[in-house]
Amino acid sequence: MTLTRTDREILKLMQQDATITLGVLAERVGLSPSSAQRRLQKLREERVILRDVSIVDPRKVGRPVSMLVEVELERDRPELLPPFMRWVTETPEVQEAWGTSGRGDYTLVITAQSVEHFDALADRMMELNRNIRKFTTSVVLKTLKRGLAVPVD
Amino acid sequence: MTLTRTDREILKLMQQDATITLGVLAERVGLSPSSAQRRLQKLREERVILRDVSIVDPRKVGRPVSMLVEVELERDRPELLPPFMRWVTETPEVQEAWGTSGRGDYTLVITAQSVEHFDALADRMMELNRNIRKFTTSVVLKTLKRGLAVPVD
DNA sequence: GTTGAAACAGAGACAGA
DNA sequence: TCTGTCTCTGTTTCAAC
Repeated sequence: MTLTRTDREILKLMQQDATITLGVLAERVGLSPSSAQRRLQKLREERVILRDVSIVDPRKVGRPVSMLVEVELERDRPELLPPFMRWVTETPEVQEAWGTSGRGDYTLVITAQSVEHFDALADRMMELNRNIRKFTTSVVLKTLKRGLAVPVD
Repeated sequence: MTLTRTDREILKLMQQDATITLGVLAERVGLSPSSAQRRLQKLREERVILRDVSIVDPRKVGRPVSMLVEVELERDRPELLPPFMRWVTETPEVQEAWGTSGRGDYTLVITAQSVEHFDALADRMMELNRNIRKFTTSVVLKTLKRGLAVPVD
């Protein structure tokens, strides 16, 4: 799908605030409301917009602790990789996970109620995934920025 | 603000799909539509829900490259810390940033059009922030999971 | 918690550039 | 094909009860 300048403006606005009305959105990008709506629909159909979600403040729901975890897996046990990926996907405390080059094989962002809860989660992780050679955790002291917004220029 | 079981159910659903109608939301949590609406409004007023956003697929807008960057700052130049934080906040390619204990002082998630674009961004980062002692970058090979959803149980 | 009125969203049909 | 207008139904929003 080829994105027009207008599509990109729509994406920019919707990444800032998805509760914006079609009328306001249309006005800001110089379209009629129905055209803006059709563009939006197309962007969703084509999976440029994957979904719309509410962003919840972790501190307000009892999860003030974040951890960054670098996991190093045993490379000679490839049959244990899919279970590890499934564990990552299915564990809601794992907010984000990337497989990377460099030191650690995988980096996880984890949200927890406390360091004790995190510790229990890390224990479960080690038990359920016997291919974890080691992992290093960094405690998040300050969250400077959090978001999934992508520049669209 | 004290969260009821119903509030938590609302948060769970809204984190999955914020385009859900009030009628459906109300039905799922066992409320009338107008009550569900007032709950939602309260959750937004109290900043439990920070905002609602569209999630855009980076690959569909020409940003297939992600990097994790660990930055180590000179500790004896505290006057350069606020400018660094401002740079992080104002640079849209930096999607997320945490100040951490452990090896690196700061960890950044960066989205880029290509490794060359990332390289140029890293150069600008070094030029604009003379307190960066060193940084290590990990190329993201696989994105297993991406999201900001918080478990609310 | 319910009702009701006005604004808004979503989807379809239609005509014009 | 993309845009704007029109139209209809269902939804949201907010005030009043």
